[in-house]
Amino acid sequence: MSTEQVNIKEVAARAGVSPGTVSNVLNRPEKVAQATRARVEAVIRELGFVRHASASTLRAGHSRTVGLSVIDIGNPFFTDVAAGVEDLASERGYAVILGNSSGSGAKEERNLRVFAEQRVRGVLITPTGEDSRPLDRLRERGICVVLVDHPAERPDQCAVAVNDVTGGALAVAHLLAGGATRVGFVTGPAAIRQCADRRQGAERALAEAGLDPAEALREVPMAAMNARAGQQAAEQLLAAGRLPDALFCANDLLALGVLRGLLQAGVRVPGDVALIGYDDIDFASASAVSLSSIRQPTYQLGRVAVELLLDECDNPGTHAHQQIMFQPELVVRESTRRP
Amino acid sequence: MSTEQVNIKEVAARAGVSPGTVSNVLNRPEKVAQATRARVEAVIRELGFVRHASASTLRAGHSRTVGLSVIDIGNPFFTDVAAGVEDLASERGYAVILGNSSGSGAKEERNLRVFAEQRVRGVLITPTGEDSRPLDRLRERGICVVLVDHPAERPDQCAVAVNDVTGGALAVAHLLAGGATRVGFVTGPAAIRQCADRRQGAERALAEAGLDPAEALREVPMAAMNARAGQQAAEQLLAAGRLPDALFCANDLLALGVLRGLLQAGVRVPGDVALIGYDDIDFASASAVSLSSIRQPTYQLGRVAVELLLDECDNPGTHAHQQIMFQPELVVRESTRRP
DNA sequence: CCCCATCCGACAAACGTTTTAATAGACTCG
DNA sequence: CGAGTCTATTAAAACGTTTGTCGGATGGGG
Repeated sequence: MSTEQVNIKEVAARAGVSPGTVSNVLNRPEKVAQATRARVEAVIRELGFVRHASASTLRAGHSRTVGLSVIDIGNPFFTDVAAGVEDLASERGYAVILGNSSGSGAKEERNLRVFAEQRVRGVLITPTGEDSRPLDRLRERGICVVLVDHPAERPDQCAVAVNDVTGGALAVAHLLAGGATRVGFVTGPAAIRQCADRRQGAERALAEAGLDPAEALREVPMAAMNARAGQQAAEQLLAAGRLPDALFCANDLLALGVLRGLLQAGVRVPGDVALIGYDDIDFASASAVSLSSIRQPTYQLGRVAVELLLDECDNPGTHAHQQIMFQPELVVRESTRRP
Repeated sequence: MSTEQVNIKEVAARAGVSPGTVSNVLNRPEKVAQATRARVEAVIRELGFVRHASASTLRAGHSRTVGLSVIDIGNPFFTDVAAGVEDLASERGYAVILGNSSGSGAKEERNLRVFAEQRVRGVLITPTGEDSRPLDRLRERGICVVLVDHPAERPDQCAVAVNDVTGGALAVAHLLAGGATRVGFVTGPAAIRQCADRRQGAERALAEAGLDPAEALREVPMAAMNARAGQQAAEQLLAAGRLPDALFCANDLLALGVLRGLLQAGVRVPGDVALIGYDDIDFASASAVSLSSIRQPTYQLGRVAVELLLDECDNPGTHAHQQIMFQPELVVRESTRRP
């Protein structure tokens, strides 16, 4: 392993300037004379010099990386968010360190620890909601944090989110408009804010329709929020006897699983049960019975989050914390279309 | 921003030892006496010390990060691979820097540059195939590279892949067994090796069935490999007149798009056209007509790749380069089930 | 009681960059 | 022609770790 990495000193020697000047060429090119700059740049190319990010971070005190911790990278919703994050970060010259918490507070804490060690410039996180202290500690260390798909808990922080209460209400109001009176809510862990908010929206819609949420809404909580869990939920519902008129699933993966489970059991959708999901992932429109859903601006969510984060990092003086709340949108497809 | 980061020196002072000892507690705990270690660890917790990864990397000459560059993070295939990578890397104490090349050689090169700057321990990459020189340069710098979902090009490198020729042959042999004689191949850019190999497998299957690939196989190349491109492919096929008996799509996203396009136009699947995809993503079984596909051990692919990479990094002496080739598996569902 | 072996821990020198203050020229303008 | 003002560059001091070497203490055996 003859790893003879070229460093700034060699470049400087070869170009006949001081290391400081090379650094200036790299970081504030406008500070250095045209001719010198050209010469240094030529040497950089010739020697194949690549700046040592760690040395740079160590000295400058901040890195060109951001940490991203999501709840489930297997969920297309988060994948889209991640794509938005990656795109903008990369445009701005930042690298993204990815952490998948799988909804576990412990894994989330591990991710945050890694981010802290790496001295990331900032952190984007969809919190699991289990324990907010590790996140507070991070902020105490002076690391900017932007909450993603999660409203701010305090005014001194940035957050981008989509109104999940509205979304839940949209979904259930739509089911009620289709004639449903008893609605099942297939959801994930109650600690996950998205689930709680969507439920709240569902209850609001029921109340507005003059129904008692305690009676008209039946919750089916699952440990995970993927298609497998959805299929299990369908089995539970079937085993429990009479089905609700309609099912609202806290995300599309659950809904697709539920759909599969119901169809396999010979239940007609939407004939016997209307079904609506959440997130409007790409696959929602391609499923056996195309899935009604609630659409969110996912990719945008990721981009805007990075935008806010970098603004906060770069202009700590003038930065105004923002809580951006997008509005979700109902997408009607076959799974709720009553004949 | 009162960012008073605790460093190793403060910990040392507080614990009444030298900085070197604190470092030993962190990196080779067995070298330091039980009592001292306990004392230092207590102070670390008390002061909330977090090691500065950049300083560590700078001095030690290597980091605890790996770079991962994939072709399309929006594709569940790669998401699964990424999940496997992230899981094992995180178990081993490594952070993952994610780069999405979107199939573009230029973006791939940018990713590799970032990895080089970060002095990652190693790189996992599904190459776009456009230009292999940046990758070679990386290897010349002494950075380990493991190819993911791509066979090794030379014996002195590690690679994990799934046999795409076999997969292509499996798919087309299955279509032929169902009675097809003219097969359409909806695919992505020819530079992408997966596409080329799957095509080769398709031709082999045709030849083995006594058909002339030049006549029996019609290629529909698309610029992207997502559902949108698939739908466009369907439109092209419909506009071009008589449809093939069967369609083989180079991945499931294309297949789902094609399926949607065909169904919207009133074409029956599998009645009029049989359809098979590739990757067996979760959603393949949930689509309007459940999708036959070729299954690959995706999550495993990611884990094994990290395993090989870290072995190569940690034991440069004894490490034996391996080219691991998994075998794909045919999954038959409705979309190829002829009455 | 002394010597030797063993084990801990301290010391100090890097690692490659950024950045501040200082310097040397070049130019302007009276 | 000289004082003053820029501008372009340099020198040197950090940043927080790791690591090889070395000294000192401890304990056991002769």
